[in-house]
Amino acid sequence: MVKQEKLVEEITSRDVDFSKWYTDIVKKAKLMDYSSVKGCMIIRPYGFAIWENIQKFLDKTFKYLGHENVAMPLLIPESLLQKEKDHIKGFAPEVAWITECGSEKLPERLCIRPTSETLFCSHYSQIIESYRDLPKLYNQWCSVVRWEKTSRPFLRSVEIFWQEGHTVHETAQEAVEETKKMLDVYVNFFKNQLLIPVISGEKSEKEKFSGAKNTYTVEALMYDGKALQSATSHYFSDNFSKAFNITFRDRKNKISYPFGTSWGLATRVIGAVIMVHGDDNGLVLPPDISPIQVIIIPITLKNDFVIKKTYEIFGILSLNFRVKLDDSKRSPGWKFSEYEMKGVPIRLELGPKDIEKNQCVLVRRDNQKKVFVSIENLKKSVLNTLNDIKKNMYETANNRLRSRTYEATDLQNFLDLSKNKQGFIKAMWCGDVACENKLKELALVSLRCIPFNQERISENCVCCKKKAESMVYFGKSY
RNA sequence: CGAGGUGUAGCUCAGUUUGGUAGAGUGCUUGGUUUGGGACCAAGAUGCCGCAGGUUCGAGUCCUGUCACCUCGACCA
Repeated sequence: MVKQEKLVEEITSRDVDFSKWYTDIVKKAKLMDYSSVKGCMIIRPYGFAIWENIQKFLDKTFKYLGHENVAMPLLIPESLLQKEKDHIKGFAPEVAWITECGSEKLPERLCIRPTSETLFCSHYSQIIESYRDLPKLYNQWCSVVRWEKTSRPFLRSVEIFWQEGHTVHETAQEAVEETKKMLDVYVNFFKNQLLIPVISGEKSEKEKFSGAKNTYTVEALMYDGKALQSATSHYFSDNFSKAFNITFRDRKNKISYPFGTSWGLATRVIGAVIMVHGDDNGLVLPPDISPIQVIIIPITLKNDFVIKKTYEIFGILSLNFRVKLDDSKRSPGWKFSEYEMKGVPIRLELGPKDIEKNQCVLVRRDNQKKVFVSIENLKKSVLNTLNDIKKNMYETANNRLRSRTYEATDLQNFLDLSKNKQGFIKAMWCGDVACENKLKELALVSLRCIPFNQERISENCVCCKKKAESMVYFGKSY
């Protein structure tokens, strides 16, 4: 792709200062604004519309797979939160507590949910009696609070908007299958809707969720070469069942503990979309989640025939796509820049000269290519172009992931790569947390995941040279 | 939570060294001319100089504290 001319002055180039570029984008595209509470953000209509499209797609998938939506309380009594020891230990430092009401001290302090395992489990212990009640497949769309010390728009905030699924099953095998199935839902969603290639696999013991037996993750690579943990799915075995005394009569009339899972995806993925697809002109949105798929810009508002024709086209396209017609009193050039900044996949320019020839100008956001298309075949042209855009966006992101994934076979090699290259480093690992810690200290990278797709790079651990257990991905993370 | 940086008009920032009437560009409003890559002219509105104390005849400017945001670490999704 040819180097694009920078059209909008206000956006910092992403190669000059990626962090500044990112904050410019989220503000200029009107995705969010800062609020009066530290670490909490206001998601503005355009940003929330993206989230709503994400929600629509995932919610449909969850329901198709048999999950039901519920609403759990915002508050958790301290006694409840403390039932699972590893769980509370992991979350304690960032839990927000409510200790009084008016001027009265509460008899027991309540925390604002940092995640809802304890609430779901406590409820499950009430409603599950028999194997006939299983599985229970619940999900909720809500927000949780974790008192993060530093925050960044969409990537890390005190209040997190997300979806959390919580399920319990009769057998361990079923629960393991659920955990992996839901991770697959995320993987496919990233690939097909967000157009982001990911590395999926298991978290190390050190990085896993507090209270889980296994944590599976979806790791994506951002434009600057940093990794973003983008969704997780946890297998709990019977840890939470035992802690919360969830029991059921099994098929042999014995009292048993069921097996649990949880899985979640947050508005953080909007940050991933920005950092994977965006460019120096602003956002570039995947067509499936873009609030506007086609923006129609009339070149003049003076010609009645052109206006009439433009509205006609708007009406026809609206039946199949999310279309907006901008007939505001701005110059066409201003509108071009505005919708580029907002990442709208397709722009249609309609001027007197085009209408005369029964055609219009179609411009793709992903590669800025302009073509003339006939108005008769417009619907088909738009559909084909959206599909091409999807293919191209995924390929671009995938090529970057491939070209920025490096292999290290010995420690020196590993340290050189971590120092000089931005991206994932694949290496063999013995499985010992000591090596994981040592690499973090020396190379400032963390173990992102143990991928399902294993390769044999060498026989020995990159760090201690003992026999290697698996190939893993390292990276600098957000 | 550690190190550094920044808070002045909606936004980007000058003014702080040397205390003395609150500034520019852009945006906003109104009217007109324009419209194929952020158009032009004219008129207008917009400020607890982050917040709280202190020094001073007088503080955007000096001192103390505090809060928020940004960057880099630590922690986490």
